[in-house]
Amino acid sequence: MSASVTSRALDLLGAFDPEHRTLTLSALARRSGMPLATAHRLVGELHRWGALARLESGEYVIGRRLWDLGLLAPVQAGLRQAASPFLHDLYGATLATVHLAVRDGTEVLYIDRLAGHVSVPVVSKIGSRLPMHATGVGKVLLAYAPEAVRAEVLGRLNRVTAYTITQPARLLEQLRRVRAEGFATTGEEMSLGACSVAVPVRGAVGEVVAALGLVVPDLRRERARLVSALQVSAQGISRVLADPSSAQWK
Amino acid sequence: MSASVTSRALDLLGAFDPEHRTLTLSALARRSGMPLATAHRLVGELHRWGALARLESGEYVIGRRLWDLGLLAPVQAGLRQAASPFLHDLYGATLATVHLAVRDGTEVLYIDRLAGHVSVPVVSKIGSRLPMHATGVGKVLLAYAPEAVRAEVLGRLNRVTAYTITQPARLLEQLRRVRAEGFATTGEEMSLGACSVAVPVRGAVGEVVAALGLVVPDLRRERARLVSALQVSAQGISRVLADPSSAQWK
DNA sequence: TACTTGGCTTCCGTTCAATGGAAGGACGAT
DNA sequence: ATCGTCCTTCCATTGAACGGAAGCCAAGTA
Repeated sequence: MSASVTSRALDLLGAFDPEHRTLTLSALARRSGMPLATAHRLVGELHRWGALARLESGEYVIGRRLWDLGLLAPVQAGLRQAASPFLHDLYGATLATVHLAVRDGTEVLYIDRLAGHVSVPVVSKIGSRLPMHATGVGKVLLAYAPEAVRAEVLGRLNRVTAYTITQPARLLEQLRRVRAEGFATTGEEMSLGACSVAVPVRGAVGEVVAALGLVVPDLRRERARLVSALQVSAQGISRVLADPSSAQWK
Repeated sequence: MSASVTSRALDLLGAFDPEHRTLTLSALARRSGMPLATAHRLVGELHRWGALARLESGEYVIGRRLWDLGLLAPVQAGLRQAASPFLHDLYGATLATVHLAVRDGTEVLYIDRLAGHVSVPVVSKIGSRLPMHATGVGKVLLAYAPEAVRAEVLGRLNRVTAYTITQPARLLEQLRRVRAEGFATTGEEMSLGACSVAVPVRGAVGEVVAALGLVVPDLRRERARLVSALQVSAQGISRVLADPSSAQWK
């Protein structure tokens, strides 16, 4: 068997991931399972085009041209743009790490993030995917997800920390409360020392399109204030989503 | 002549640009100059891999997988990360649109941007390139650019608005002042109704690695305050760049 | 100095996958 | 009913991708 030329080139690109942002030619060949000579030629083409760049060390990295292209992807472009000012407001009001996330299959995809100087240990990065059952935004998205998705997630509740919820019944109960109260919380379920609150963001017809969350070291004191700040922002975003022109006059 | 398969696939991707974020199959074929049948097959592969996505309308757009990849590009990743909190601070302190930009050849490349609710007409977007002589960040970067770059830019001072500086001598004089005073300003030179201030961001050994700028409707009143806010932030970023560990304890 | 190891680059004859013209289908407008 | 536009599939031809082999360079080792 021998895949098509194009898919081979793409496989080379696919060899890059957050843990491998720089790769040598031989590593690329190895990771994508093709002879060195072949990889050499393909990488050469990718490099010439600007999809890959080469460091002084000789290692390859994703090039600026792919960065440009990536920015054109409609990964909730409208949502990100509408939400951007509200994220800043939230940060200003809380000085906590702010997250905007959507559901991607059975995981949470972080599409924007805003962290301050003093940040809690947070795993998320823009573009990263985390499990739904261990994050605040994840619980919100799960609470409003189609039944099939919920079933699948409940089937595999992997333990992340000692506090991660791994019993389907307990999670279901929490999801019910999320729908009733309009917000979700976590307490060190994803990483120790980090708690979170999150609320749903609704689209033009009331459907949940995203989740907005805050990560703080401790939740006990300020929960009410944080939830209310979140809800104000989420409503603001919804309003802009429903009527983009209203974004101008605040 | 007939280019290599890989480069054809890349040409298809290259058909997307900020003005053409969605394209039909035939448009793709047309824009990249290849027979429809060929485009069809290649697009199919790109789509299967996730480089392209298809809207309900049948049009193609850059896919989420390329978005992921693009985020891995080391486009000043360190710089963006170091600067992020300071950009938020600046926004909080000024409520103006905040820009972080680097020089890309003879143009300004905006690598981060932060806009508020009430925004001035601003052309920039993350990933967009603008002329150096008509923007605040551009003037700063130009003032500290190698002589060869400056010469080339001065050779082509295209008019953008009625206020754009098109006389080399006047621009040179301004650049001298930028170096002397440590900041640059513009007044409706890129778009009417928008003025800007910008300062250099220095790296570990004092070299200028980026520019930090603000866009506001009017400069007269607040210039001093804005410049000082910018300089504080720029120094903060420099400190983090020189010693990344210091980012933690503010 | 000689030898080894690991990565990078170039060459080139074979072969197999990419090519693209043609034909057909779906949709909408006139 | 006819045209225009776009999408999809087919398949015989052919020229471009393939990858083994050989050579290069630099760093480490004896």
